[in-house]
Amino acid sequence: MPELPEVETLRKDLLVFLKNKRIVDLSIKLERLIKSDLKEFKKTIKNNSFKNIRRVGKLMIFELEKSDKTLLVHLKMTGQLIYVSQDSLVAGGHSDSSSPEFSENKYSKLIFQFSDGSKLFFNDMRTFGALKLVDVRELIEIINKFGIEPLQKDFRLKSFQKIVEKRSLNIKALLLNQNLVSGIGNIYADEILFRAGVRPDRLSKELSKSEIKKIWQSTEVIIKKAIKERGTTFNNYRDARGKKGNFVKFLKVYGRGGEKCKKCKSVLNKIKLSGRGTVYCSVCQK
DNA sequence: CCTTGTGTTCTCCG
DNA sequence: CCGGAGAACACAAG
Repeated sequence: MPELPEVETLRKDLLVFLKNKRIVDLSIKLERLIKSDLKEFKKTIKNNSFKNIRRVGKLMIFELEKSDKTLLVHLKMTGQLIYVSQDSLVAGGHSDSSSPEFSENKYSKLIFQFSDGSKLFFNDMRTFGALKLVDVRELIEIINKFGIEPLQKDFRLKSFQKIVEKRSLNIKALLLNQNLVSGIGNIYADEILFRAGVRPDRLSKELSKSEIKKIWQSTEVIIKKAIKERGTTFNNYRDARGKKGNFVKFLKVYGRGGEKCKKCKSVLNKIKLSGRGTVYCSVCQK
């Protein structure tokens, strides 16, 4: 599941690969993923190029050279953006370990072809992904809905405290709400709360100032580390080269329900919280 | 049946 | 009764 660290890793790599390359062809295998008028979409993308790639939360923002509109790409659960250079395409084989694991396959729903012979594959197994062209007004409207973002200047303790203080939902649901805090998904929510020593089912408004501070600090530490490790590949996520993220080695609780806590050796609890699988340690988290 | 990100819809409460 | 908050549902496929 691509969350902030995965999308940020992709953004940085894709910017290097794609910047100012002319898109000579666009192949759309599943029209449902395009949330704009299809004719307009094709017309706008073809012969255009990406002049910059930005990101808000888990949303990628592709700025176009020859249009006032902007391309938004959301990977949702299983979306991938895999870049393959002409050299790799000519070589053809994906047999050696350095070649992309996932390039063109039955899940390739969109294929961008560039003038230098390289290709960008939008692969999506569960097809929740979304691509949309928006004008400046709509872009601002969408961006404004996102909450404060870890690693951005507005992610200050005071702002975070204000969001957490008076809300009557559990702290995990708060962390997952993109309108309050942006970029955190199920993996990092569990990891952040483990590091902070706070149970995910604690009511937001009942947390002490020091607990709020610990969650705030842990958010920065975990997200930073995850970006440094190029994200988490639990099952589906791949980077722009088709490679896995390394943060899975550092997961303390996510996906470890029933296993022993790495800190205290007691068995980790697994519960359902706001409809999401949630793992925590009842000894280390209070 | 399970998995999850998000938009929509429903329900509750002051 | 209105509005907002929060929870529940829908979506999809392996």
